[in-house]
Parts: sequence; structure tokens; C-alpha cells
Amino acid sequence: MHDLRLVREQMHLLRDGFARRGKLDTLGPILDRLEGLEKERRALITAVEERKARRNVMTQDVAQKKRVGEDVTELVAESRSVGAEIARLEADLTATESTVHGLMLELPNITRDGVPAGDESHNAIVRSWGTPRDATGVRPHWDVAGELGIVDLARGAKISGSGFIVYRGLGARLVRSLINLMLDTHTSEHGYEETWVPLVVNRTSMTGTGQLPKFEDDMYALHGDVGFLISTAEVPVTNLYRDEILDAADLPKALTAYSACFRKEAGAAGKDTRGLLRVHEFDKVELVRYAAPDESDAELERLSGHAEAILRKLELPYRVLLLAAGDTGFASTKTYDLEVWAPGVGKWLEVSSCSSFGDFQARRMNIRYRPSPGEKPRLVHTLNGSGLALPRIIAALIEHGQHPDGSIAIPAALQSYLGTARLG
RNA sequence: GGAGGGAUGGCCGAGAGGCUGAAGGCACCGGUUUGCUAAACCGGCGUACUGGGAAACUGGUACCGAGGGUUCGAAUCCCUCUCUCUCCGCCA
Repeated sequence: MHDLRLVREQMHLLRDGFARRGKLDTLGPILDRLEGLEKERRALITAVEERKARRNVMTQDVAQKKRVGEDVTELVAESRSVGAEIARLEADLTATESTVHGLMLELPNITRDGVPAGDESHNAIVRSWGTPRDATGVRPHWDVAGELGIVDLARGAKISGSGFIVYRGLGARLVRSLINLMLDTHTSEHGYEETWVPLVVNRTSMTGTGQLPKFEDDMYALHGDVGFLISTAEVPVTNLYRDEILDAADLPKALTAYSACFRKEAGAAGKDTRGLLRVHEFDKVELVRYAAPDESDAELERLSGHAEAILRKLELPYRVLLLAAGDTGFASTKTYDLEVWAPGVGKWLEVSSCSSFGDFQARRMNIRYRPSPGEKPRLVHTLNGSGLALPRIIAALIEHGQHPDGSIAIPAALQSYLGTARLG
């Protein structure tokens, strides 16, 4: 969420930002509406407070007069009528405020300097690593994995539905191995604290990180309004410090978590949905960082570096994209996507999205830090990224390590976890 | 699931319709003293919104878990909800 002050004093920043996202058509009218509502809101505040001040004086007067035994019936009557006026104005104020707040929650973040304007065709490759394997003769992972018996798509669909995966044998162990490799690396080499968080969160948490109110259709809601299945561990982990004040000495704070992630992806059927490419439930190791504002740029580089380190350990060729404004997520100021090359499907697959949110999430969650003792608390900056999402990594491993006989070479870093150097 | 207790500032903790933004303590900040550290003493010390001001600052309003109600006036009385603790039952 943006500071309301922007609506009042820096409207052009919002307009420019939304224009870079290509969203001015839909968001421009909302800004116009907000501008008027904000004026109205402040006028109502002034009106209400003026009357409250008056009533407070009268109320003191009543107490005073009663003490000396004077008649107060007239004063009480006047105070009562001011009270009625206050009630009326406050009802207006509450309505206006909730409209303003609702609209503010729907405004996306604005991207920071250096992020290209426009849609995804303006995404920029900022670096790459490794040599993408030639696609000729490499079969897609769903064929090979099926033959090897490590992934069972048919039974996953039977017991849960399409987009739910059953891993078996070394496939199941591969999932566990990848999770362990990632968590071990992030905790012992990158300094993250390991956490284990609930997979169910409440509406407040979902709103805090920005999934709500806009994307309710994309997630699984539990019956009886008791919560949602998380779409990413970002939600519980980032909400860990909601409504808290951190010490400056605690920053940057680095947290990692493995979790299952659940996504309905309504309307996403059709493209790129085969095999492990897009599924409703998947496993992911997430990285979350809280940083002081002047550190958040450097922190984003660190964070994506930590995710990249996993790809290098897995010996998977990848490239790093700086997303254009129009492709950058709702809450993000700047996002790097990490994509691995999958020769079997002949595509670059997004396996991590590393974002810096500025104070956008922190304002929604009221997460602050005290720069130094005695100073006023300030909003922290939050960042997160996958480190990494498993299904597409598994797809890439199967395709990249594929031998002509259908067996798969396992990268050295993973062998001790998996207990073997090849599958099949 | 049943029965009770509780929720007050960064933390602990008083307060029981008006004189309470809230005693006292801890922590923190500034100062005095001190060979250093500690201690002692003095002073300061919440947040948000809103008005005025270039700013320092200053006027106002609100905030005692959340929301509603009673009242001229609510931290204090009433209702609902949330969370928490203790005990009983059930269960992994």
C-alpha cells in the first residue's frame, strides 16, 4: 500500500508509475476518485474534530457546575445535540475512509528507477550462466519421468485432480533431497534462519503481503472462512513480524522456509501446463529478507545471488531477467526472474522470482524498525524470492542431465543427498 | 467440547464514570558526578490522524485487545467477537 500522502502531494509519481506498468487506463480513474475522496475525508475530519473539541469543553463544564450544584440541564441538552451531529458526521467519515482504504489496497506498487517501462517484451536479460544444452534429441521430462517411474501424473490426477503430482521412489527422494540441499545451503552458507510455518493463514496475512484483495480467485479458501492455503511461504514468513518494531541491529533479517504452495491458477489452463510446468500444489524453499531502506537495493542483489547459487550447484544453465514494469508483480518495486533452460521442452522456465517491495508490504503489515535507540520507528523494506521452486527444477534436471538411453545424470552436489549419481 | 481467569505504553504494572495520555518501576535518550566501568542524582521519553508554520515547533482529535451500546461525559458500566492462561473431557 502506498502512503496516502502520495495521493495528496505526489500524484504524478503514481500516475507515472502506473503508466510504466501500462495500467493508467484502469487505474487513472481510481486516482481521480481518490483525489476527491481524500479531500472529502479531510474536510470531514476537521468538522468532526471541531465538534468534539466543543463537546469536550461542555463536558468539563458540566462536571464543574455539578460540583458546585448549579443547574446543567441546558448545557446537557446542547451537548446532546452536538453529540448527534458528531454521530452523523462520523458515519460519513467512516464510509469515506473505508472507500479510500479499499481503493488504496487495490493500487499496485510503482517500480523503481532502472526498471524498463512497458510489458514483458521489455524484460531485459541482465546476465546468464552456463551453456544451454542443444535441444535436439532431448525428450520432455514428462515422457522420461514416466518411464523411470519417478513421477506418476495419472495417479496424481486420479486422487486429487490434474495439476497434482505424485512422486515415487527416487523421484520422491529427489524432492526431499532438493529441499535439504537448498535449506542446508541457505542456512549454512548464506546465513538464513530456518523456519517452519503454517500452510494455512488468515485473511489479514494474505492482505498484508498483497495477495488480497485482488487475487482471491487464485487461491484455495477453506470452508467456513477459516483461512486460505498459502500460495507461497512468503505470506506466513513475511507476516511473522506484522505489527512489530525491530531493532536496527536485527537488520537485515534473513529467513528461509520450505513449504508446500497451493495455487488454483484459475483460467491458466491450456498453455505450459504439461508435466511439471504448472501445477496446483508444489514445493518451494522461500527466502525472505527484512532490510533498512537504504540497504534494499543491495539486498535484492544478495537475495538473487543466493537463489542463483543453488542453480550453480545444480549445474543448470540459467539467465536472469529484469522484469519490465508491466510484468512486475503487484507489490514489487523491482523483480528479477531466474529462468533455467529446459532442452526437452525447449523453453526457459521461471524457477524463482526475486523481488524488492520497498515499504509497500511493510505499510500493510505495520512492520517497523527503530533506526537507533530513542528515534522514531520507520517502516522496514521487505524482499523475497524463491530459492527455489521444485517442479520446474526437477523438469530441468531430467532434461538437462538426460542421456540417450533415458538415464539421468545427477549433479555432484545432489548425489550425497540422493544416494546415487544417476537415475535409470 | 465444558468451566473459569485475563488482555492497559518498548516491557512490567496501578487505576473501578469527570480532576487519567494514563501512578510507579524497568528499558531507552540527554546531563551532573566519577580515574574507567558500574552506581547515584536531575531532566526527558508513546503512536496515529488533522490544522498552522519554510522549519524548529505548535493547536486540536483519537487511541487502555477489536467492534458496537449506555451516558452530557467511558480504560472504568453493558453486549458481541478475537486472542491468551488454568482446569476437565476427547484425540494425534
